[in-house]
Amino acid sequence: MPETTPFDLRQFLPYLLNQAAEVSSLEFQQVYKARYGMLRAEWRVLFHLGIHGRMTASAIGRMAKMHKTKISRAVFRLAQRRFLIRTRDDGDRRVEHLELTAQGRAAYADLCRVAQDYDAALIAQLSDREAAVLRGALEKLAAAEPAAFT
Amino acid sequence: MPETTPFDLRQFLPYLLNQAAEVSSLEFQQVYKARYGMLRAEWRVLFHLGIHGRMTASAIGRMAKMHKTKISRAVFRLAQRRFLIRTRDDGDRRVEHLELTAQGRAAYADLCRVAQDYDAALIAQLSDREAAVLRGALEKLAAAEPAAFT
DNA sequence: GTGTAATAGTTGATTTTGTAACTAACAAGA
DNA sequence: TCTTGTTAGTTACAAAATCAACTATTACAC
Repeated sequence: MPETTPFDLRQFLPYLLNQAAEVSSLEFQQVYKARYGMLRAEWRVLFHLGIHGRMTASAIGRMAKMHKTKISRAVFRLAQRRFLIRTRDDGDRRVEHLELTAQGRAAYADLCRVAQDYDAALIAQLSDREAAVLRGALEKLAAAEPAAFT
Repeated sequence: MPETTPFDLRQFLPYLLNQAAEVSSLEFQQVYKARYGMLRAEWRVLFHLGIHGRMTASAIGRMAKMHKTKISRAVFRLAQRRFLIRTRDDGDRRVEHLELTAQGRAAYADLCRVAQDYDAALIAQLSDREAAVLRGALEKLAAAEPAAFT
């Protein structure tokens, strides 16, 4: 059996991803926390509604890969603070449509600007080519079904 | 003022990083949880000790960007289960050196093999060039000081 | 020395998350 | 109509993360 190079955790992809995600999330978190008292889950729900308009909790769950209890609680708090309104579907009374209020849209627009600047600051550390490859690779990894590996 | 392209959260780097990190961590978590009953924080401490040998809790904290209470509790549980031993420094009696036991090293070696396979499975979704650029970019982002952006 | 600040690490209280069980509404076949 | 199964969403309880305050020790200026 050939000598294998010893595996180095510092090259381990989940580890690198976590570190980068941690660093890049933490500072942005300050903003929406300070300005709107939002948690990460709430911010994500807000953004999804901002982007896609009216949608249901489970649709957000599928897109954001968030667990439904997380969403349920985030929606509750966002509704409580009048960032969104919930309306029952007439056809199927299990489902609830979520939509941003004017206040929600204002917060979305505000945070969107900040996010854009922050994104630019992050990207500035990379070359254009690196940034493009990075986004593409992340999209692939995020979209992938959990790989059977063992 | 020129028309700006509307910002798309799906391109937002912290968002993509989180998604990819989430997906890629979750499955691997199954392994160390099932085999050794470890939490993520414990696994990370184990790996750092496996790679670097003897080191202190605060050194791990700096490298892994983990909060010291997280580390404190992880170390406690790892010591409790005989994965590591703690020894007080003679020179500075505040600091404590952490080191894996034989059992700890065995667990490390085992999980390292699994990690390697898992890493390979993730990388298989990307081209060689993509993988290399990805790792480089993630290292830069993880190493970066929080950028002032606003 | 003495006082002040800094560092290593722990602990307790509070928040947040995750797991599992639950209600309610629909769907579809016997 | 009466199961049986599925989906949307919530809730209760347990597990974990976070924050602030704490002890113990060292460093350093005076």
